[in-house]
Amino acid sequence: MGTNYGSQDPFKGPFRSLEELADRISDLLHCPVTIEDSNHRILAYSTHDENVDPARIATIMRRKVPENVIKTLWKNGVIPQLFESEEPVIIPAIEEVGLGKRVAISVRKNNEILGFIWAQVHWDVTDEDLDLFKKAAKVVKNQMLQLQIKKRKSEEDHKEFFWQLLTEHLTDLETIQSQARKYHIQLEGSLAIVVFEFEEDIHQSLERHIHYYIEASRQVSIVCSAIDSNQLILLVRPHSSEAPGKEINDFVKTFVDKLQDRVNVEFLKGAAGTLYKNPVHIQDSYKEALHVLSIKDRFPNEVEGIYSYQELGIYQFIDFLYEKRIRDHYTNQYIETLREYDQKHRTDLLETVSEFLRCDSNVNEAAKALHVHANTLNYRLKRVTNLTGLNFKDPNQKITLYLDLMIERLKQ
Amino acid sequence: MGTNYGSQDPFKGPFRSLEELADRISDLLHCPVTIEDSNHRILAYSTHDENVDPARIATIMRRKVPENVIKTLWKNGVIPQLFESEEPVIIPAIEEVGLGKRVAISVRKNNEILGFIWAQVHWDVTDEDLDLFKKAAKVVKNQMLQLQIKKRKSEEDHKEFFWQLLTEHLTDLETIQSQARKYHIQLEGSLAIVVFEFEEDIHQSLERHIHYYIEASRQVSIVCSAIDSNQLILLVRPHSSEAPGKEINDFVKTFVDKLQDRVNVEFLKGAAGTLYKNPVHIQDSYKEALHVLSIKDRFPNEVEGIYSYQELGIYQFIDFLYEKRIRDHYTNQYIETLREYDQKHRTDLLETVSEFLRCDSNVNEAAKALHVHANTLNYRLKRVTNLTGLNFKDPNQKITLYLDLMIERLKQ
DNA sequence: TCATCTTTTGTAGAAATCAACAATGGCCTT
DNA sequence: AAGGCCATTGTTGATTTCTACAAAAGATGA
Repeated sequence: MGTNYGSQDPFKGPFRSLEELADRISDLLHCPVTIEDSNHRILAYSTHDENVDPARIATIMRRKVPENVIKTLWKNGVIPQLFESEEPVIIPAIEEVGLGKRVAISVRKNNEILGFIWAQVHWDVTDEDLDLFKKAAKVVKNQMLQLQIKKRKSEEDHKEFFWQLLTEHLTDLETIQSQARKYHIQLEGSLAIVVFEFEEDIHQSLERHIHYYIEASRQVSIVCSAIDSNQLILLVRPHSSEAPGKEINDFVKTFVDKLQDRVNVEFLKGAAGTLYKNPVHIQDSYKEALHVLSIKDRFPNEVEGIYSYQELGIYQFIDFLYEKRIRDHYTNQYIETLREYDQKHRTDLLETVSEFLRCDSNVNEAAKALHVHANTLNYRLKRVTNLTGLNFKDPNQKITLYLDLMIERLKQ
Repeated sequence: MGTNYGSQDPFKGPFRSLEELADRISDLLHCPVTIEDSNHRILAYSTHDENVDPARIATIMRRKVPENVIKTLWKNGVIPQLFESEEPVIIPAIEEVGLGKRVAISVRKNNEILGFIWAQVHWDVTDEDLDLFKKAAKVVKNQMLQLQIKKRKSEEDHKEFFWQLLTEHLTDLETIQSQARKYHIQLEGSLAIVVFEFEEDIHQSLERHIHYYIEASRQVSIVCSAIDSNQLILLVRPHSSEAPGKEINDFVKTFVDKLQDRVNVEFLKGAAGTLYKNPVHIQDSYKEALHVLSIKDRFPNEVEGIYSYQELGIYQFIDFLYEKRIRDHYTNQYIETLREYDQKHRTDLLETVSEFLRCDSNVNEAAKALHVHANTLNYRLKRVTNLTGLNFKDPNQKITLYLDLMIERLKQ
């Protein structure tokens, strides 16, 4: 579509309300428009009602942009962009959250964000459209200042702040601390992110249930929480100061166990990132928790019973090493030698060594696992030492071999 | 300098010899010029004798470009560039090898390299200079074809081929194999690079001495060798097929020991890369050997008695992990918890755990190293388990802790 | 200052691990 | 078919490691 709007001021006032202004913008652009405050509460929306998308409907019904839409817009960087610049931003459709194509612009007085204008568009936006949008922002600014619409400092709105902490958009400690004060969120001390992943999307009632349960169990306290489709994301603080890391792990462990019993929720996965003292690193903790979940997908047996990044052990970095080995064209000579020997003599030295190392160099345990006599295992190990020069008393060598054996398994 | 050469052909022949042609080019460019064949032997050089640099003098005296100059030009990619394109290349001065600023161009018939023209310049080269250079290349080509100057297939020249293998310029197996056939170099089977680093630059006599010694010892055979200032670089093939990796290690070990005794060479360092079957990976083996040497510089005590990449163990990748940990802002909770406890209670749990792991989880050994009773150590370990939840029977956890402790040491 | 907690060291019996040797059976070579 | 080599298992006794308990020294806090 797009229109040539002529040269005289299209926004001749006066307007008695924001609604009137919204309608005017809508008329000029031929599309639905909403005006929101800085917390994404609706201040006004146009009566234009053609082709409205689900996101718009939901927004108007609740008088606030739905949580998941806000989250998505934070995640893909739209909102940060709006915060940073006063230029209009064109947003492609995001089907997952029922959002059609949009143009948005921030309304600001100096550097303070007063709110946003959103337009649902379905054509290729022209420079003239954008120009009109910028003019609209100015008029809306004046109107908002006149009507004394202040940024509402609602405590409920701290969820958005939480998403900023989780995604990579808040990296300045000062800003984080001042924001935290504003929302009365206590970010001092050690905090960690915990993510619970359910099989299906989480509904409010379940979330409230879980909150209640956790607070009652008194293992940790919840600082913030958010929902990302089927994941419940919690920022938690350990209670005791003696062994805070352990406490978080235990919390996730017992929670998963209990909930699977109680509420008959199956396939619940839980994961905790590490504790960080600096709130800047909450995003790192979040990434770690998600990494645990992805490892739990790929190695369900190996990390059974592990609920934190801490406990992941080598799974924290095995992918990383794997890639280095590939890039360097590295071959572990010990493994190569043993593999050749095995093939030639129809033996199982490689598997033997592998199991032995997995059993923490415990001969008896490994022998049992391999269904052979302990002496057999000792014999084989001596053989390996003679063949390769490997020293089973040297942790350096053992560790390297252990990791390379694991990487070998990844290659398949 | 730079000159406007007018429009008519500056290379009006005929020339009776390449020398005459070299002088003509030199006159036109006002600088010394050499014409070389594809093996960097001098075919002709101009009599222009102002401001000649040491590299030019050495080249003319030997009638061949010095080995170390060729090596450097391979290493920094100049020669590959000449091989790849028929455009002139401007080479900044390389002081280490006494080479002043140069312009060079390949002389080629179709895609075969016949030779090169080199000019030692001392001004900012203009496009006109380069154009003249390209014209010169054509004339030289014709002259070389007339004089039937063929590429000399000397067996001595295989050193340059070796440098190509070591640096990253030969990545195609086909090419490598055909080149190897040309120089009668046997690249089949497993090969590894061994580097010996002396305190001072190596001279021919020492190199010959070493060659003789190695061949006499019959542990490995030398396929190629080269010298890089104080490093002797060998491409070696193990003799036996039983434990080839071990053989190479033993070879380096005994060689370093013996030579330090015999020839009174102190501070000799030796290092072997891993064995590769594909000659494409000789460069990887070279990089590995150099990595061993650099680790020997940084951790002389820790890798005392280690002479191969294979045996380096975790030192193969500890730097790599270190960087990941920094980038992720990772803190190992176990270490953090123990450090805090140590500070509060004036204990040594962290150092205890560290030593215990270094001793391959052997209580008695670690107790001795720490000068405490074995029971004390057991007590402390139990304490650690209670505090952190760490399980000393789980290799995953132990390995991660071991590596993180090492990274912790690197941080200082 | 006393009571309490933590840490270290010692002792001793139980449990395990290790090292050496012998016996057996399989496979390969001659 | 015999001899040699290799791999496995069993036996035995020495050695070490683990565990529990006790005593003592040091630190901590009311």
